[in-house]
Amino acid sequence: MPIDAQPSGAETAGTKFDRSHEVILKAAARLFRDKGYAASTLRDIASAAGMKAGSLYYHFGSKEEMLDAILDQGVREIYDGVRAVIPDEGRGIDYRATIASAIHAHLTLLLARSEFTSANIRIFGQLPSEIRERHRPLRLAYAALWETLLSDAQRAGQLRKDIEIVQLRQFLLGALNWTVEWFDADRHALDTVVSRCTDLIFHGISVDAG
Amino acid sequence: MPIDAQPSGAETAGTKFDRSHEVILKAAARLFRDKGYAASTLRDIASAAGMKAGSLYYHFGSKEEMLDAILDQGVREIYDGVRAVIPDEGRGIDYRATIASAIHAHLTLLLARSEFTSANIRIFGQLPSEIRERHRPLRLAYAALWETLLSDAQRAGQLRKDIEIVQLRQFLLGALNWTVEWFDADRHALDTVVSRCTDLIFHGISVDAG
DNA sequence: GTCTATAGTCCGATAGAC
DNA sequence: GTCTATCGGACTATAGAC
Repeated sequence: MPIDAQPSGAETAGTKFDRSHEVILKAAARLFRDKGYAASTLRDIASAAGMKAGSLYYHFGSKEEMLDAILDQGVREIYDGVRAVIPDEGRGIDYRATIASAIHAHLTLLLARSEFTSANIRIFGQLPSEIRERHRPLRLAYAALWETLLSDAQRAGQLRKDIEIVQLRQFLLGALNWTVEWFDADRHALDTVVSRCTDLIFHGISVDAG
Repeated sequence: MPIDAQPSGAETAGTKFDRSHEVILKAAARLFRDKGYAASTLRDIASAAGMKAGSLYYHFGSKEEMLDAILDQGVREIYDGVRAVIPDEGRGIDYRATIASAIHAHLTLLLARSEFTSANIRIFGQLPSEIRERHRPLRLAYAALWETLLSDAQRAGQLRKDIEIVQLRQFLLGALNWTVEWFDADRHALDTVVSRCTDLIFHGISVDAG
């Protein structure tokens, strides 16, 4: 099931509508991520996008419609980003290198490349359950992508065999996701954080682990 | 600097004021944790506490005052819980066992024992910065508790020497904190989650790590 | 496409009865 | 101590000028 998304880097088409649409959505995503959905007002969003609140309704039917678009794009971008580093089925895949690349992709999207992904991961758990329900299938697809990778690696003998995959995926993605709570691009180098997290996930903190 | 807190389990004194005070605070903490601070209304809180919104003001001066009390107690409980498992200075401390106990204490408070701790950890990052500032010192004290434990363990040779302590504390607590996003007491056994997390933190996922 | 103006709702908070 | 009633303000959303 391929999930295609507009990459965040690509500038959208030149029409004024498309440009405003993107500016609004990015402003909303940053506010939702930093203050939460309920605490972000349409006046805040409009102000950050350089317009007045009423004008937003030319582009979106409601605040919740913006949220849906942001949540959706957030998962699609990280799904596509991680999927791109996983080689097609085949013998001789270096699963540990692939997992390291997947960690790199996940953290890069989350911490640097996509305000949609970071907004999604940060606010999802506190949204009303009707909204969460709508977006669960897409999030499960992303979880399944990781679980397939991890269980393939395990079957190939490149991962400990005594770890249950679901719990491993929860732990691993959780350890990565929390970085968004403290990472500050002005104070931390992304690559350093990525390599240290990868090291800790693979080898742990114990002396006899290295 | 000892931080003493009312243990969550202990039933508070018998006066009606104290009982209502506690019921309100627990109801508010659960709502803040589940829906966020801004999305939780005083009417919600009152209803969950079995009263009407106006009555809350007999016990608290404002919604923000409730939040302050919840955040404060949330850190104090987990601080005291973790501190209690750390032995006093002395030679021959088994730091790995102590770290395992600290992980157990942290997860137990977060996932089962304290709605104040879980509320704090879940909502803190999205609160207005003036509020976050007020509570930073207490949170830094908790971080310092862990950093002392980890660097003592490292100096005693019971932890990898090539890991920087601040980053290690961030990674370790982050990996633990994210469990609050998916843990469900009806579907998971706490002790199983604790031991699997502890295992992954110590040994990592790599085959050559065990 | 974006503006101003405002309708309608719900919020945090207050006042006074009981 | 908790209630009912309500104020003033801020919110989402709409309508119509430009």
